Parts: sequence; structure tokens; C-alpha cells
Amino acid sequence: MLPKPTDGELAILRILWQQGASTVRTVNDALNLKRDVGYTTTLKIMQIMFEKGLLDREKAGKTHIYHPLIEEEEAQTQLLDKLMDTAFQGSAKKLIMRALGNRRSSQEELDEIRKYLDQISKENKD
Amino acid sequence: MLPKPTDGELAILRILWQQGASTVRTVNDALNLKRDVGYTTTLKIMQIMFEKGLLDREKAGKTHIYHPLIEEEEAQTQLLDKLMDTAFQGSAKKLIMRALGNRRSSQEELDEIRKYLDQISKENKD
DNA sequence: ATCTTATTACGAAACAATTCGTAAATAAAT
DNA sequence: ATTTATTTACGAATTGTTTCGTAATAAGAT
Repeated sequence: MLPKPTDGELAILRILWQQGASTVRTVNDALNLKRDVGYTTTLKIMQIMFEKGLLDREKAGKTHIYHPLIEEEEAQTQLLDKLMDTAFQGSAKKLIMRALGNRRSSQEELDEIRKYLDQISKENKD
Repeated sequence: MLPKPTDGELAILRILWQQGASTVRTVNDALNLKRDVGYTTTLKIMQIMFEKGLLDREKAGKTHIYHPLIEEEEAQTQLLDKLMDTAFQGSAKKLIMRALGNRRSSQEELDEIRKYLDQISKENKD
């Protein structure tokens, strides 16, 4: 089982999911749009992620190109499951209700959620 | 602003939310239903939480009684918001859909969620 | 008052995450 | 070939969390 990514690691994963396999340089550039991080800091974290098995890499000339080894969906599922267990007593209902309450969602989004809900309800009856 | 609780701190908060203000002893006993933790470990973490302002305490005889200084709802909101931003691109819809997909919810729960959804939709139209 | 027991306080160790300085390696340019 | 620029590797410092051993403290029992 892959270890739970730290906050810093998750930020790097997000960039890799979004822009695809990348060098340390481009990841660091992307990180620096949001906050100051030194190049060697990003490098070090990505090297550790490689050791942990969160990333793979291939040599291309003098640089390494890093790939995420965990899918975005898988990470979302893992993190959400964990939060549900540790903060919402394992209840999807509690978590969803709080998420609905937290931020105003558009009417379109609410409709899509309702559609999905109906679909699951139907499946449940089989 | 209160700092984000660590995993260990959250486990302690959960117990305090559930059973109300408690001594280190009863918190530690509750923790040990799930996993082995030494008494002084629990004590130390709760002392640090007191320093951070996550807990308050009052002296009662020779012991201290600890109270959570963050409400369960507040912590849930905080943690959920953070996860939404860092792993779901800030989209409540994505998060909710994944939560619905992750675990089978009962028909009753689904109905309650739908009811809440309708209520929000109605409010949105005002 | 002394002994026993439980709690707290203190300090240190182990571990992990983050940060950065500096050196080594590599490729490209001239 | 030498220089220049970039990347990687290495190591160390810093910070935070978790753990526990041990000593000090306080209460209760006799």
C-alpha cells in the first residue's frame, strides 16, 4: 500500500496529475506560482517520493522525468476515506451534508449531484 | 486561528467530543481500545495541545480535566475545506460524488441527503 | 506521619518532513 | 578542450510529532 502523501507531496502530485510527467524544474516552477520553494527542496521531496514509490522516473539526457505512481482518483478515495473515518465517524452522510453546507454550490452542480444520487438509489434496489 | 490538528491530536479530540471533558486517564483508556498508547504519550500530546490552544484544562484535585477548545463542526469544516482545496480542486461536487461512490450508503441516508439537497436548491432560488 | 498509588512534569530519543548549502555530474556552447 | 549552465546528489540543520523513562508532586489509606 502506498503511504499517505504529506501536504507537500500532495502539492507535487497535483501538478503532475495536471500537467503530466515532468522534470523537477517544471514542477518547481509550478509550485512557485503559489509560494516560494527552492529548487533543491522540490528535488529532495521528489527524490523521497521516488524512494517511497509514490513516483517513478526515467532518465532523459541529464534530467529525470517523474511520473506519478498513484492515480488522482485513488488518492482522492484514500484521503476521503480517511477523513470520513477520523472526523465523520465513518458516515458518508455526515460528510456530504457538511460539504453541501460549507460552500455554495451552483444550481447545475446540485442538479448533477441529485442525478447521481438517483442513479445510486436505483442501483441499490437491485 | 487554531492550528490544524495532527492525526494523533484528532484522535484525542474525537474522544473528547464523544465523551465530554475528560482526564488524561480516561482519554488514554479510550485510545487503548483501538491501539496501544502509553499513558505518558497521551499526557504529552494533551499537554502540547493545551499549549497550542486546542484544549483547555482545569485542576480538579490532583488531576486535570481537559476540554476541547474547537468544536467538532468547526474541525470538520476546516478539514473538509482543506481537502476540497488540495485534492478536489475546490469542487464540492467532485468531493461529494466521490464520497457517494466510495461507500455504499443506505437508502435512508440517500433520502436524507436528497432532502437536504432539495432544501438547498430551494434556498438558492431566493 | 508514613506508605502507596496516581498524576504530572521534564527531558530526551526516534522519526519524519522540510529546507537549503555545496559539491559532483552532465550536457551544451564556444 | 574549456567554459558555462543546469541538474542531481549528498549531507546537514531545523522543525514538529510521537514515544517513553524517570523524577517530582499530590492525594488517599493506614
